[in-house]
Amino acid sequence: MKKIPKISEAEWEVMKLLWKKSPATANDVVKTLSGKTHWKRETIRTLINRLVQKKAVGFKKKGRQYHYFPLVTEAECVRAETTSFLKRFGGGSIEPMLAAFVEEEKLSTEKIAKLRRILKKAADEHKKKRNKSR
Amino acid sequence: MKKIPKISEAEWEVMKLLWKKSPATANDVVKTLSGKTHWKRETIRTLINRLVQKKAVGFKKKGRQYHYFPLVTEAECVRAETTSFLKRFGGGSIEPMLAAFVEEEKLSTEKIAKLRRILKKAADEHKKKRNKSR
DNA sequence: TCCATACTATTACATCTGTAACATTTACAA
DNA sequence: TTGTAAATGTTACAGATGTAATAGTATGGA
Repeated sequence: MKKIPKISEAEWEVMKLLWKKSPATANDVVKTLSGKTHWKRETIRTLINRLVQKKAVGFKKKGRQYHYFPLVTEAECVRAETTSFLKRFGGGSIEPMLAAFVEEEKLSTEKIAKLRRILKKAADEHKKKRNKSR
Repeated sequence: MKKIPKISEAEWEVMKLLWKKSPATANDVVKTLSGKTHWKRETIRTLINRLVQKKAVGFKKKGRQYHYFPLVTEAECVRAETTSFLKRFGGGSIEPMLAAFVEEEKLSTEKIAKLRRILKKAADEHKKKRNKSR
């Protein structure tokens, strides 16, 4: 499993952008984030630079500008964060977590369907294992 | 919704202990954590003290010793962390997350059943809403 | 009573984070 | 060509975190 650098709260905002659209110049990022946050352009540039140092973000020099792009995928990060979440709270956490998700109504009908499918598959596998060991 | 103080990675270890068994004296905590980590007793005491400052942990003086206990429940913390997780990755995150959970095999058969129930309920609610708006 | 022990309290210090100011270089317009 | 704006680079600084050392205090045994 690839090692994901530790990304801080503020830095996630930058990553989110780059996942959505990359490569992006520093200015692209500044422009977009200036809308959503109160960060000064220099602040945002610091975040980008730190991400580069951490090797979470790469860049290509294009003339005088830098074009940034993510070096880690969103899925990898979700995975890493999930693992750390699990370590913190143990398996017992997922239930209240899912409940929170549901309550926040972030779940579309299709997403719910997909999740149910994942769980159904897991349940089937459990059953299979039980049968085998019998 | 109650405001959960920001608890750091290392501090979670202390919280986990206290959730499992509290009240506990500083020494209880030190003893247990010394097994799992390489932290010196003073390090662990610092963590406890910080948690007290943050009001994540309370204590009662019992003679010369302090008995510590959590002031926030595990469920509250899971909830708060989930929300922050959601903010970071958006609703799209839950699918790979659940997949990770399943893969790590942290899910018992009963847990899966419970999760499926939660989702089924959510799905039914969606359906109801759709019908109403028709 | 007085010291060793066990606890608690104070202080330290390097990194990481959030938040930015100040400085330098480059490129284009006048 | 030279000043100015835009881009990049360097430095700053306070608060949080990881990790602990040292100092003070209370308490029970010699």
